[in-house]
This record gives sequence, C-alpha cells and structure tokens, in this order.
Amino acid sequence: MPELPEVETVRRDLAPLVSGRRIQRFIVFEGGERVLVGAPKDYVRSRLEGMQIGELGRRGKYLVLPLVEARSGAGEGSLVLHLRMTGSLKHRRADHEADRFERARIELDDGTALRFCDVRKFGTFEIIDDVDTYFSEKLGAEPLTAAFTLDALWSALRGRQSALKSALLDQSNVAGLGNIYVDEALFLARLHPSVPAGSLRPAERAALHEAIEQTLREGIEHRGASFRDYRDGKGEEGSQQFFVRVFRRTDQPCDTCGSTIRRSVVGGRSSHWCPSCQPVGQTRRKVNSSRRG
DNA sequence: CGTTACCTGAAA
DNA sequence: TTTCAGGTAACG
Repeated sequence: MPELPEVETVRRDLAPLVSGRRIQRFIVFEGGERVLVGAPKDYVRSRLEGMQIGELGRRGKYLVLPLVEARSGAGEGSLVLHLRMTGSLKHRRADHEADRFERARIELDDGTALRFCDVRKFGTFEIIDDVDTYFSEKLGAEPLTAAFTLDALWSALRGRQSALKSALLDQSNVAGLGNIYVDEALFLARLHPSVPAGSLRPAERAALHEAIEQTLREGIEHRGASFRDYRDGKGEEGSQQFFVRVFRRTDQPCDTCGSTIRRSVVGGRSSHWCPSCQPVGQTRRKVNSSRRG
C-alpha cells in the first residue's frame, strides 16, 4: 500500500524525531515474528539495542534506519523496513495507549517509541549490513533523483512485451511505483495500461517519464493517499485520495473530458483509465522493433 | 508470463 | 457470505 510518496512522507515526519536518538529497547508483540522474516528476534534485538539511529533514509518503498555505534560512530548496518499493504510506523510516547495490531516497537532514549502496526503482517524488518548492494540487486532507478533519467527508464522498458503497467509495478525497473501512482502516471502520459512496455515511441517515453515524476511529486505534496489504511508518521491521513484522476474512480466522469472512467484487470491488478484521455496503446499489440518499413 | 500464497478486516 | 485491498515472492 504505501508507495513512494507515502513512505517519503513517513520518512520526513520521523527523521527529526528519531535521527540521533539511541535505541533503548526493541519489543516484538504477537504476530511480530513473521515481520522479522525468519531472523530470530533475539538477534534483531541485539543488533538494535544500544545503537544510535543515523539519518533516516528511503529507497523506493523501503525505509532505512542506519545503525551507528554511539561511541565510535561506526556504521553497524541498517534496519530496513517495508510497510507492504497495511503497515504503518508511528512516533508516539512510549507510554501512549497500545495501538491495535502493533507488531513491534522501538523505544528511544527520550521516552518516545516507533510503533510498527500491521493488520496483515506482510510488512518486513530486516537488518542489512550493506544496503547499497541489497538495493542495487532488487531495485531499479530511484525517481525524483538524478539517476532517474529518460534513458534509465527506457533501458528498463525496452524489449519488454509485457503490459506497461506490469513493467512499471516491477520494482526492479523503477523503484517506488505502486498501483495508485502507476494508474495516475499512465493517465497523465495518456497511455493505456495494457500497451506493450517496449513499444513506446520516443515522445511517449518522454511523456511517461515526466508523468511519473509529476504524479509522485504531487503525492508527496499531499502527504500521500489514505484510501484506507495508510497513515503518516503522526498517525494522520494524507489527502492525495482527493486529487486522483482515475484511481478507484470507476464509472465516474473523467474531470478532463467527461468520459466514463473504466476499470480492468491488468497483470492481476485493478487498473483504472479513461478511454478517451488514454488512447495510446489501446489497440497496439506487439513490440515493433523488428518490424520493417 | 500469469496465477497463487501470504494475512486480516472492511465493504459489497 | 463473498469479494476486495495501496505489495511482493514463489510458483508452474
């Protein structure tokens, strides 16, 4: 659920509250073991307790808490979190009433705590010693950074026959996009979700690149989309759900042209699109790279 | 490549 | 009661 703009909002909320603080205690609640994806909780606890939290980071949909040995200042790896569908990370006083579905808690040295809550237990906590290697193996270019060039986008898509939407959801192509922002970006770029990824013409690639950046920036400006579970680092809702152009607006009129927004399943995911604003690729079938003439 | 599994609660 | 969900890994 939380996509790049949601995770970035959480990062910005939490950074001033936790960076530089020392981890006093790590607690795992019922259902929390699953979140540790197999790592024994005693091991995770031993890696966290006593460490200082460095500058809070983010890569794609992952939050990164660098762990620093307080005395020497030596890096001791990072705690890498993924919120998946229903996870949230909230900063509260340590004695605040327990959250429902709280799976793990990181108590800090100022009487506050980071509470990880997750109804479905899909979220993950991992201790990663070399985050650069870890991320380079699983994630594509990071949008909203210099790395996300038009060339980087196209080299991830070229030659692919799969639906453009599926290719954009694949985190190894582009990091951070999920179902909401892919549908929104495709609308802005006027591209149908099913168009073969590798079939884009140069002007279409450029429009897509621009649309991805625009929609992610807008999501961050609005502090994320709270259609259901998402909450920011203070436990509050974002407002991007009020600004979406197509996502979950099935059967409603398009604000741009008045046509009825449609829903279909692409790559197994609900997809929302405007039949007149997104004409590109509605009938395009094959990658044309080998076609002559 | 598409489908299924992982979980649980809310909405239909 | 059934379906659906903002994600991803593991299937066949």
